[in-house]
Amino acid sequence: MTQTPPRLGTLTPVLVHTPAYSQMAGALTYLSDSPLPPGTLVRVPLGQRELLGVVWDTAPQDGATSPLDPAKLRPIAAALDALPPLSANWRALISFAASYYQRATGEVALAALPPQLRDMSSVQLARKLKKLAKAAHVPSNPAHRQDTSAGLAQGLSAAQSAIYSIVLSAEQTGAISQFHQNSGPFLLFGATGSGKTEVFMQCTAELLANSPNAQALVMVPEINLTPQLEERFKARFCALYGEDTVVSMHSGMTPAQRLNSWLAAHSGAARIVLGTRMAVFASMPQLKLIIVDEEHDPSYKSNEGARYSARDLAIYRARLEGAKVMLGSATPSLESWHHSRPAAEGGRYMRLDMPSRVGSGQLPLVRRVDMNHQAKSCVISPPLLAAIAERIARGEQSMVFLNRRGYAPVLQCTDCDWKSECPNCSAYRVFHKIDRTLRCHHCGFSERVPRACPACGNPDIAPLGRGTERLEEHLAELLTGVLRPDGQPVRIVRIDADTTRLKGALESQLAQVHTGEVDVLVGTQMIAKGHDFRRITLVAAVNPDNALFSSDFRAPERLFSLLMQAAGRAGRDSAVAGSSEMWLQTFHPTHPLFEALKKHDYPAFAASQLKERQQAAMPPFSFQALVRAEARTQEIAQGFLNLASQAAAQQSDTAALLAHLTLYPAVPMSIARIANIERAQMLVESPSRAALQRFLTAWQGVLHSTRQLPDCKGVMRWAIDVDPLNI
DNA sequence: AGCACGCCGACT
DNA sequence: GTCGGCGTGCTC
Repeated sequence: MTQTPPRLGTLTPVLVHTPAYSQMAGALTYLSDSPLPPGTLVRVPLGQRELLGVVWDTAPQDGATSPLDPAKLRPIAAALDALPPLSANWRALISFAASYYQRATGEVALAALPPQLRDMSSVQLARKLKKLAKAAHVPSNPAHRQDTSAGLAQGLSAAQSAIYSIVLSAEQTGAISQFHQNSGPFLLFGATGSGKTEVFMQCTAELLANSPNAQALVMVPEINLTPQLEERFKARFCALYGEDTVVSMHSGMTPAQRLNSWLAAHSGAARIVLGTRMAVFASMPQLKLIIVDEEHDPSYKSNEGARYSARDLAIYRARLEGAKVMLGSATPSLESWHHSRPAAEGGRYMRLDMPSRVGSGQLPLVRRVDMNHQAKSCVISPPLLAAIAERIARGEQSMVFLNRRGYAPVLQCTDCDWKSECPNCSAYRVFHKIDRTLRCHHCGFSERVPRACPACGNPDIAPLGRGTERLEEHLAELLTGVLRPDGQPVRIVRIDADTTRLKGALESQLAQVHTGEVDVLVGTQMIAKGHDFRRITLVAAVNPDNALFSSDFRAPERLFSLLMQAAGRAGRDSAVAGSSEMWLQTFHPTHPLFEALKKHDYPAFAASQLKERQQAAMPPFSFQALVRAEARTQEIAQGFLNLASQAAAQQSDTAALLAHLTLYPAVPMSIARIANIERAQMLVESPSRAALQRFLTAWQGVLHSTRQLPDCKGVMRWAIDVDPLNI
């Protein structure tokens, strides 16, 4: 059949969600009638389907003729041009993240957009935008407000008072003025309770008041921490600047909410974006300030897809955007701490110190109980128990912390060798007494507890070790008869992933603690983070020793941080701070980690850790990447990695870099099998970040071709993790 | 990544 | 006789 001669449209590079290892790692080329600016969202046909794409920057043409047949190019189906294009800075961030973390640019770009956008036509989107514009014009912007609400008519003076009416400590004032006088990046090193959040809000307030369009991005590590932060920021800023000034971005939101937040940020209507690690990719055309709260928290590192560090990307993004960036922590990551050494020694971050708690609050007294001198199977030592009972009698609260949920981590036959191993994983199933199940925390496999030992029939199978469930039960026994000041029996509540599974459960349980209904709070690390308890005067870590001699070189850092944070839950109200205590039950009371903790001396701890890291040439004095492979057997998974390692020596582009790198042999991962899939990993290490980067980029191809080898047929998946946290 | 095509087991 | 398993292969 005859038709009009093919119109030659503009060649337009478009990113779609395709993986790095298909032959389409880069942008695909489409035709468009009129040239579309980079950053425009489009819908493009790919095979049988039509999907969301982003117009990308035209690659610099090298002399090599493109193998693409121009006749086969397909036209762009539609441009979602009701939306302003994504900025050059945003595109640069995506490109950097993709190349640094060894993923396809399209994968990173599309994952950074709200999921709902993927299945919206340009008409639907335009309709949505029109609706939002209409809603925005009616009430929210206070400048146009016709109503008579008190306080809003004052305009800028209200903004000014929001900045200056709050009484700040000298340390807070000092940190803020340093922040204003310098360009950063900043590391706000502030003790728990020193008022870091207030500093963040002051810096944000100043920015919003002085730059009428500027936007700020505030990140927190966990979804759990967003509601209370959102509340504080909304209370401070929404009355001044309107309801949609503050938006949130995290994976707990519905697709529609996420889209709304994203659009508000992209349009500039939202001045403040609060969110978890994903928020680092938010489109914010006027981004001028990035805050990373609790920057040491491992949750900033993604565990799936592109394994990016939102904290590290925040630093990179700030430089791109010409924005200021402030990391905050009471126990910074050793990486950030090292960066904040004096500039004369090569430090790149400016450290802002806030060592004291606000008000007359002091940090809790740290007390160690030497468990070598306690009865053999003692869980709560008598002096700790007495201290808790004393608190109850005084109407104060205690928090007992154990980083292991369930009743007991293992169930064991008293006769034979049987233990409650998971049939699908190389791990034990945890005994949950509450529903009498054995549950695998790795694959989710769950089963009723057998009546008798499945191996020998012995009816006597006993729990080994303890989790929060058992601790709660044990405490209830130990504390029977202890009465509150009102004569009521003691009330204990447990907070962990099991008790907070239902929506709103965490909030209601925390509310119980806040209203004083609860005397003793038992829980996992969930309760150690960020929550602002006012009446807790005793925090106890029942069994912190596990992490002390772990094979993971970051375990001490994590333990110190966790205990320091837990200690920070005690005595947050200065009225009770004087009597607040942190108890540690340990078999190693003189361990340097505990010595440093007793003095609340993070710098000393960090110095000793950094010295060890330097001597062992570990991060931050070296750079690492991990290649992980999954297969039906360890042989296949490890074989693939080892073959790829050998191939690296053969291939000239990779071989040239090997002098600057160490490739270790493949080893099983610490939990070698999950859901019947064997997992192996290989560590790559280099003193030079650039050399590591160049090697990984070149090695990608080698890994792909190795995977095609007949011996590697059984390899199910593999992935590179740059700057891994768990080795 | 999706989604086709394609060639072998348990059901209406 | 069909429905459906997931093994290779392709998509600008």
